[in-house]
Amino acid sequence: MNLWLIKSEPDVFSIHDLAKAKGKTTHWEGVRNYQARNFLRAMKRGDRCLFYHSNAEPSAVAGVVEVVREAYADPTAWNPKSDYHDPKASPENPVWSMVDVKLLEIFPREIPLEELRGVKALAGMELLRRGSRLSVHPVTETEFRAIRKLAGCPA
DNA sequence: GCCAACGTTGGC
DNA sequence: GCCAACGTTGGC
Repeated sequence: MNLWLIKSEPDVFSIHDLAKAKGKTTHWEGVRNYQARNFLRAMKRGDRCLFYHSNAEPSAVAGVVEVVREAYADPTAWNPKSDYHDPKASPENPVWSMVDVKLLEIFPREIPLEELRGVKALAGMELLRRGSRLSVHPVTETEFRAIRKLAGCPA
């Protein structure tokens, strides 16, 4: 099983929106960066992702989701009415991919970015790298465990 | 293939 | 809202 971190702006879609969604499941649509897309395509059923709230007050890791459907075409890419529309994309050439994810746990306590920066075990984490913007990226088991522990989740 | 201009992300 | 960092586009 691989571990990941995925970002969402809570004003757009938060972990609490996911909790209210049908089957607590959603399409992880709208990724429009090739490196992030390639990570989406590498995800396998059963992989787990930290759910990160970006552009938030405060920005924080909020919980964990599970991949329940592996990458397939993201139809918002060729929908001209979508915020995520990309003129390069079409049903014949989808360009962009999405996965489906299901809520596993909302942390008893969100872990703000500022706090993550102070944790030694997380010093090499992609999220904390200066200038990092990747909205989908792998995390190590050490990082994943350290964050869940900080959040007060049972091992 | 270089690189300037432009657009986006996301912390603050 | 500002702006640093980064990614993409397009002229040449």
